[in-house]
Amino acid sequence: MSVTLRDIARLSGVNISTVSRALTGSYGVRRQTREKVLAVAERLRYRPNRVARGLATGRSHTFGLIISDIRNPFFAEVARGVEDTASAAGYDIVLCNSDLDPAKQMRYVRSLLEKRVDGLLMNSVAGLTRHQQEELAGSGVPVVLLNVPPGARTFSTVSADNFQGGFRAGRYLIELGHRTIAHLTGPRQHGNLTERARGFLKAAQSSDKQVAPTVIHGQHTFQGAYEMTRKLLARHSKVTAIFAANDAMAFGAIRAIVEAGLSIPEDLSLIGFDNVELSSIIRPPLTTIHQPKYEMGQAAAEILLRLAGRRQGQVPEHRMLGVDLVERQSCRAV
Amino acid sequence: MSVTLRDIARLSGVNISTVSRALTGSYGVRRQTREKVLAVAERLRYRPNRVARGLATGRSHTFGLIISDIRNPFFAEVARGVEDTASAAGYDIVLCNSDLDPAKQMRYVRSLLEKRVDGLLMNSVAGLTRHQQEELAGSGVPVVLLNVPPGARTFSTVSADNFQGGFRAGRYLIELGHRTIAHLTGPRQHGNLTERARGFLKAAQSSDKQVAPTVIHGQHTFQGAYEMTRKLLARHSKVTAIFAANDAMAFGAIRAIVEAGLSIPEDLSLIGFDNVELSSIIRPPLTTIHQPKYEMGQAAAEILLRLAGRRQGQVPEHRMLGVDLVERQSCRAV
DNA sequence: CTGAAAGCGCTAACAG
DNA sequence: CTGTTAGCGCTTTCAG
Repeated sequence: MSVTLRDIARLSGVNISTVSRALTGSYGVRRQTREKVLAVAERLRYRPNRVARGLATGRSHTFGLIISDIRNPFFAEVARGVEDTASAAGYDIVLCNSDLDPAKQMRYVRSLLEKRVDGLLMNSVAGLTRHQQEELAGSGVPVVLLNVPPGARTFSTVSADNFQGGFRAGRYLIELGHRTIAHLTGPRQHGNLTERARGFLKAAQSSDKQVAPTVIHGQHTFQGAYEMTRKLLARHSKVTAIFAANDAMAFGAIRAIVEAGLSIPEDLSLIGFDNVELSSIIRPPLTTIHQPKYEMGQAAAEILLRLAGRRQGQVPEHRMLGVDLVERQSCRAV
Repeated sequence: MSVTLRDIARLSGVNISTVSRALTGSYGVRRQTREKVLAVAERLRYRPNRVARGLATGRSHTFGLIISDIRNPFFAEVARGVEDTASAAGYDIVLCNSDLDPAKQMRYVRSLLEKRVDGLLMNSVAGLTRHQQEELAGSGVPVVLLNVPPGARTFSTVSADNFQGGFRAGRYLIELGHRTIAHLTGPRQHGNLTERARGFLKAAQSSDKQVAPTVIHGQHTFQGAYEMTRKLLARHSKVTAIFAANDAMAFGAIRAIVEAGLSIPEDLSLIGFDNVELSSIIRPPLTTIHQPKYEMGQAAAEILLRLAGRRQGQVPEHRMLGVDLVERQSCRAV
């Protein structure tokens, strides 16, 4: 079928192992010999078989990326960061969408391990049983978890500083003069979001002003926030500002606010979290906490690249990236 | 390192090839033997090495997906369609972002071929030289092209019916009573968009009304359409409706229209193309031509799956998917 | 500097 | 039904 080292060896009159050395650039081949080999390889349009190489060396130069859904712009951005840096180092990434379903996650994990990937990147293992987590940990391949606060786990982690983000959002609103502030968030005990809420509350309580924060739990989606906001407005609360736990929720809030005949920021200030592309396009442009999504992908890939080198002794690495408040036009001073 | 067939063979007292047969389920193993083997495999937590299997069988059960950028929601949707159907058939997909740069595209192609992928999915080869295209074609792996109109090429293709979409958009506006209609599109000679423009023009000329279509070329982006629309409004044209070649452009048009103090659809009707998620969220909800993005990904994967089976004789397959007009609130009768 | 040889882990005839 | 025997294409000692 295709051209192999053997073919080159035969045609250039040297041994196959010499060809291998000449081609992979490892020292120990006479310049003259190397050039002859290279010429023959070129002429035959030789293409190394990386599967065979992988079997011989034990490394596939591939990472697995298991996220909930690539259609989520957050993950698309992260994925791009991962792919760019992995690719620059000669690594490929195989994409898996788990929908956060533990069964699917494990299927992908096993399948990837069978393909002998050199590293795994996942966005959550919260749904896995203790047993499954151990299986993962025991696999021997480095794993980096996304959106998981640094911990003494056996896995590496990459996350944004969610606490700090929540804190900054809260402090910003308070400095603007708001005192009655609602925070729209997801269910209790949702790692990331819980951190944001904690940060927000911390800002409220550490302020020297009298601020009254309320945390409203619900679905952390456009629809969920839409409903929470409707209810909030219906009960004529004294809230003057809303902090949405993510941009999608902020958009849901905008919808409800506009439908109620109110306007932003005149009647109500609003701040989001994530800084998705849409937040700058929407009217009014949304003030929000920027999460360095692409950079998180990069960071994760870098960790994997570093860990994929060593054979054993995986010292997990934790990286927490800073967030920025990007000020647009959805908040005003009162 | 890890458990191999050999280990199982030794511990269960049979030959390695019997183990292989028992495990891969091919007939020809006594029930009793199979069960014993399976038990040992289970006990040892055996995990097949798919790299080794790939080397032996010549198939990697992997497809390469080379798109311009996964952050583009269109491709994210397509990618999800590809991944879901490939995954269901036991295939993985490796994700590559080319930014439509021919050099990058070729690097990915070569790298994927070296990994012996069983199929390639690309969104454009327009930028490749004739020579490069031949290299691709000569590689022997099935290739399916996305967003490329069916042709007598050596590659399979999957696309939406762009001509029909343009036609439907035009006809819809005409039936609503519009006579002076502008079509905002990209540069001349842009495969997809050109088809949409052709369909639009066809609708105008095949109508029994007197309609005056104008096609405006520019950048096919939010910004590009924003500028085109500003100019259009500035010259006080008699245009009562705009057909934007894609939704992003429609959003750009909305921005310009709103800034000019006009409203949609009262002063101007607007129709887009793609039906991205945002088009239903934006105010007013955008009437647009729906492109079956997920299904295009599915279709592409199905073709690859079919072709990946055969060793030779790749009969390229072409699939053009229908589009739908989704009527929302950005157009009105005049 | 180069050749010989032994695998990497699995599949696939081909005999029994 | 099961064992034997070759590989798949490449890397990697170990000699020379």
